[in-house]
Amino acid sequence: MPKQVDHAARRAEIARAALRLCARDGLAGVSIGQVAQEAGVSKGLVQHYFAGKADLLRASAHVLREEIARHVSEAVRDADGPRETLRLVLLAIVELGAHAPVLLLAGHAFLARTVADPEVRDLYRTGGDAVHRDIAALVAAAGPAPGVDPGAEAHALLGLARGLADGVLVGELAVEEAAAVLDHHLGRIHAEPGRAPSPDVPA
Amino acid sequence: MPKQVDHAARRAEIARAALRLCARDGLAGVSIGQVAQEAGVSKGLVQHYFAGKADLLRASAHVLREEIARHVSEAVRDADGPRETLRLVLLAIVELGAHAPVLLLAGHAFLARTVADPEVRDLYRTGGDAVHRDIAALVAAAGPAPGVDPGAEAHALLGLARGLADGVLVGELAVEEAAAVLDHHLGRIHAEPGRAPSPDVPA
DNA sequence: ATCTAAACAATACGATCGTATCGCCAAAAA
DNA sequence: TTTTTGGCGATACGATCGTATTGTTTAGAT
Repeated sequence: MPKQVDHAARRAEIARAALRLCARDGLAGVSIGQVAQEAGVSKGLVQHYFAGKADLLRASAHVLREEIARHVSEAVRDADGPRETLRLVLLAIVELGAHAPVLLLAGHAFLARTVADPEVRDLYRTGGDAVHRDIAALVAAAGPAPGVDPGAEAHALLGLARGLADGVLVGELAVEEAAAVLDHHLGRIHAEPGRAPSPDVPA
Repeated sequence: MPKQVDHAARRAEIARAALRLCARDGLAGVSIGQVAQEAGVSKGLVQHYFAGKADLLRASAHVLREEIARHVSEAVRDADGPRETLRLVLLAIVELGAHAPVLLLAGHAFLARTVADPEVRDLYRTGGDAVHRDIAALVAAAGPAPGVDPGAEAHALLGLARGLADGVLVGELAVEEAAAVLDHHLGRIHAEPGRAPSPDVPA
């Protein structure tokens, strides 16, 4: 066999270049030639690693998903309780607007394809629903105040985080202000401000 | 003088076709030929009404702004008090995800250009800040509960509405669920649930 | 009725698009 | 050392891109 290269790593590298482009100009802005130039490789090489533009976009969508998941995972690595975990997850989403706008914008680009492409929609819905379940579980585990429905509250928190991320991205507010808004909201849904009441329901 | 046509109306009509395309494929997906086909006119006509692609996109951005403003204005037309006005404004934003996904997605597409294009950024920031001020004023006029900062709460409400709109668009939740989440949150920031306390500060 | 200028269609141009195909090179198997 | 084969670059193709330049129609002023 001839020389061997880490196939998956090269694909991911090229896909990341594609994400950078689609964050700028949308999915239609991802052209093979531009991706090759952005990744610093030849046009033929992109063809060698991807069967076509559709394959490139599909791979890019999965890489995007992994990058965001990694970003969030790293943020909650040192969290000890459900309350802090919940806070760090939401904060990580908000911080995408400041520290990783490419991921946020590329996500928006793929969101557009959601309305027509069932595959992208499934990817989006599956990921979104999983995040929603996790957040709802964290809300329940964090000891919610009476009258708080974890499912509905998870929708509110997730929506709030996503909306704040956009606000941070355009510079409407700073990350610190967004964090304060987030903390203020979290403070309202938790039982007592300083204590973790509900001993059951793990994160 | 030869035959006269409503220049602005034709431009707006073509721009709306462009918005439909850029909601699907992003700003790079807006080509003169495709716009002509989408609008049902000849390619030369698009050239006649727009100096170039940049002019088309600029006009489309302004039309988008007007469309959203019109959507919101119609929603609050029959509102009587600041509380109902505030609720209808936020609900109108959320409903974009269900009733006018094109406006929402096209907005996301232009949001991407915000990071590089100062003109688009100014347009976005100006509009966003105006909405924020209006919402903050509505919060203040609606009689906020003690400890509620209208400015911060406006950021929270606007972020929540935008995030929920995305959630509704992808089908994570229905408009009714989003409306319930919104009402639940509004109920928390208002003083007494049924009364409009603060008599000053107009909307 | 004629003229004029705007509305509109059609074509042409080079550049870039996506895809297919070819050829070279290097490294591992023989 | 020879052979093999995947990594990789280069080129070619028709289609479409944005733009420029034409030409044709038509309504209103003269």
